[in-house]
Formats: sequence, structure tokens, C-alpha cells
Amino acid sequence: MTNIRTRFAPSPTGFLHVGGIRTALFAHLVARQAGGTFVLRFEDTDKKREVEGSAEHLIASLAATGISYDEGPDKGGDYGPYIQSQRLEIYQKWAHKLISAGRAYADPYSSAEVQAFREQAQANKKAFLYRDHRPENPPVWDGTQPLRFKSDPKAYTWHDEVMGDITTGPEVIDDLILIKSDGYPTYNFAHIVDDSEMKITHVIRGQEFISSMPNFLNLYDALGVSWPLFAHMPHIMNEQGNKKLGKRDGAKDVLDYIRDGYLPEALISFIATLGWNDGTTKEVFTHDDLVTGFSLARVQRSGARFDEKRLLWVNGHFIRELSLDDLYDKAHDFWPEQASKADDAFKKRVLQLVQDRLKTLADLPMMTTYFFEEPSIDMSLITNNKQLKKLDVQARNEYLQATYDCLAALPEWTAESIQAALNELLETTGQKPGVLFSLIRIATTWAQFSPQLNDTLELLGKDITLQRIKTAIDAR
RNA sequence: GGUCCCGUCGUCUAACGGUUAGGACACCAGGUUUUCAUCCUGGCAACCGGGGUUCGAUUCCCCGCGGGAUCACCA
Repeated sequence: MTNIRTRFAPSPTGFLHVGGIRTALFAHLVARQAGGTFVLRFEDTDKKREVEGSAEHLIASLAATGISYDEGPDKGGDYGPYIQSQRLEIYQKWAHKLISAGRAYADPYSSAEVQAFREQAQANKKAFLYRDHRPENPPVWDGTQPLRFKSDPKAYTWHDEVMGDITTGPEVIDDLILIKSDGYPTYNFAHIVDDSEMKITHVIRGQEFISSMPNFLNLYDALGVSWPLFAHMPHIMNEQGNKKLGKRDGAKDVLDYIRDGYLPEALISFIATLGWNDGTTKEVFTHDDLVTGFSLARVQRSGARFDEKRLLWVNGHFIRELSLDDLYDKAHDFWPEQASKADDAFKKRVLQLVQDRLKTLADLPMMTTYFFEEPSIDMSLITNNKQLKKLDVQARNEYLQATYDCLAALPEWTAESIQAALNELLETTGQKPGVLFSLIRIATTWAQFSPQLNDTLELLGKDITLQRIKTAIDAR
């Protein structure tokens, strides 16, 4: 174990979308590759925004995507509690240190008064700075007023592991609120206290915090806490690329992707390469690849768009890479209802035939139902088929009858013997495979598409194949 | 508007002063004696603009332009 400690600190206000998962993943990878520790912490200091059940949901999302952590609300650890609302005394203690050092004071104004200051500044076309209104003799803090930080405005230059060196002037530093009038700390204050107490070495979070960095730095200094390493992730943008991906514009819950048949490993590979690559032409990464190859230095500085088409390709890729047994395990919840009575061996063979065709596990029903129940006849498949629409009913039935006779005579029912019989049929009828095979395929599956014909018939079995051909002949 | 960040094919990206600017997704065409998919082959397609620095700039600097983030008793 090294002393590298990273954390993921979401607030339990909803679900986790790909942006959140990526931040968690990167923090997790930094810890894992260094043999360090990854901690989960809930930042629930805004009770108004808290969403019932979302803490559990967040934990489930991390579990589902294989992002493991070593310390957290449900795991414990040496630096708990890992829920901010249970750490209120700790913030009080640090707040009082600041007060006695003369670096924090009670805010005597009402929020309406502060708002008035703000509007006044706006009217004068000046940036609003609370410290321009810093009271000369603030009241003693009794916990009912907000507690403000007495900032020490100055220029800062700091290094960001992703963004590089950043410099700002004193004009962006202000007296921000440390503890709200409801007794809860703000993010600004609490995360610094917690990261310090929890010995966090790398603060990895979204880019939206960069603009607050000078204020944070000023607070670190006043608190006498040494700066950790910082890494701010570029945003994942929406599909139009015009703003950061948010829940408002269709950002999906990662658990929904799992429900929709995406493999966790595909999701992880895709999300990792949204803003990161290893410098080679490698396109997909396993978790192990990422643990060894990931580096903050190679994270992109600009935002990346979320491209569903690429995710779909990555998912198909991972599905094809899976062994049949692994795929079978993962596909467990995705079979069509009609398959419930089928046995494992048969389902496995079906799965083997469609493995190359699956883009998501959820494609399974659409591709396999006719293996488990009698398909309903859909003549439009024939009448809309550009090869078959030219055949009249009589010709069609003659071909089907010839197929029936030929297959019925087969002593042995294997993919090879079926193929041999079909080839022979091609010769005796003088018909093109495009016509004959399409006809047989549709007559036996009534599906838009299906695996290779001989494999399909073999798996269907001789009896069902013959019976379906017969039914097709009788149909009109 | 102030502040900060960013700017290579439609999209994700490679390139760390010298390349016919590479790969992948998507798209298009062809092949693998049926469909769909896989797989293979080929194709289309990019350095935001203008100045510098340099023998030489996609790459370094400056100015524009464009995009994003942030300016809460939210995180």
C-alpha cells in the first residue's frame, strides 16, 4: 500500500450519469494503479436537495460498473464517518479555529440585504464582492448567522494534473460562506476539512470547480492545510456538443445502461476513452488495461461529446469477445419470456448463433423468439422481398414442397448434411440461392433476419423445420 | 459582462518543429455462393482565422474569432 488516497464525493441528490461515473473511475484508477486507497464520501450538506434512496442508488451504480472503493459509508474505515451530515462537530471545531485566528466572522446581513448589494454592484457594472461590504464589527457568531471566511485576496498560480498551470488574480477571491445559517457547512469548507482529515492526496473532480480554486487555495492556507494534488476533468458534453452533459438534457442513469443491455466493462472502456487515451491506437480497454495504463497527464483538456453510436460499437465488441459461458451468464435476464421453458443447453446454442449479431443484450428477444415459439406468419416479408416478390404462389409452394421432400429424406440432421441437401436443391431446382434460401429462411423463421440458414434449421430440429415448411405452404 | 479553460476529419482522438497529418466510430462501395450481423478490402473526410518566431510551423508566442465553465446560505 502506498499513501496515495483518492476519493469520490458525490452528493446524494439523484442518480449517477456517465460524467459522474467517469470522475469516479479516474479517481479509482489513480488509487488502484498506485496500490493506494480509494474512498467514497457522501456530501449531504444540502438537505433540501437530498433525494430519498439516492445514496443506495449511487452505491449500486458503483458496484454495477465495478468501481470498487476501500473506505466509505457502507464500508467503514479509519477516517469515518464518511457522510458529511455526521461530521458536524468536526466542522465546528475547524470553524472555531478559524474564528480564534481572526479568519472567520458572523455575517450580520440578511440574504435580502446581500442580494441588494449584489444588484447594486450589477447596476454599477461591477463584479459583486461580498468583502467590499465586510462588516467592521461583526457580531459574535451564535450559529444562527452564516459564518464567513475572512479572505486574504491575492494572486495564485497552481498546477493542475490535467489542465496544467493556472494563474488567477486577487479579484476572484471573496469571503465565502463556511457554515450556513442552518448549521451545515458549505461544500467549500467541508470538502477541504474532510480531504485533510481523510488524508486525501489527489482531489479529482469536475472542471466546474476550477473557478473556485483560488478561493479554496486561500482557505487551505488559512486553515494551515497543505494543498493536495488537483486534477480537474473536462466535461462530457451532450450529443450536440453545446453544453456539459446534464440530467436535464438526456443524461442517462448508468444503471439504465446496464438495464438496457450494455456490459459494465464496455461502459467503463467507453467512458475512459472519452477524454483519455494511452497514446497508442488501442481502442478498447479492460479494467486491468486501465489500471496499468491510465494517467492523468494524458487526460484531454477539452470536453468530449457523448456518442451513443460508438458506445454501441464498443458494447458489441465486448459481447463478441466474451466466451459463450460468460455471455450466457450475463445474458441471463435478457431472454424473451418464451425462452423460460427452454433448457440451458438449447439456449446456449441459440446464443452462440446470435453472439456476433448482438449490439446489446437487450437485442436478444428480437433475434431469438422464433427459436422458442411458433412465429406468426407475416406474408409481407415475402411480398416486400425484392428477390421473392417475383415468385407467384404456385412457384413458391413448389419450391417449399421440394425443400420439404428433400429435408424429410435426410437420414441425419446436422448443419453439414442440411447444407449438402440445400446445395443439391439448388441444382435440381436451378434456382439462385438468393431466392431459394431467402424463401426457406422466411418460411421457417418469419423473421426480418436470422443466422445462417443451415445452422438455424439444425437448431430448430427436423420436426419443427418440416412442420413450419408445411404450415408455410398452407398459408396464404 | 468579469474571471478561467479549451479549439485536428461529422464524432472520439494520435502527433511532443520536418509525416502523403495516423487510428477508431459513423457513413459509402465491394468481397465472404440467402437475409441481418461478424470479418476482410477500399473510399469520403480535419489542423478556427490573422500576424509573428524559425531554414521550416498543426505543434512555440501574440491578437482576433468560436465554444465551454463559473460568478449561491448548490455541490
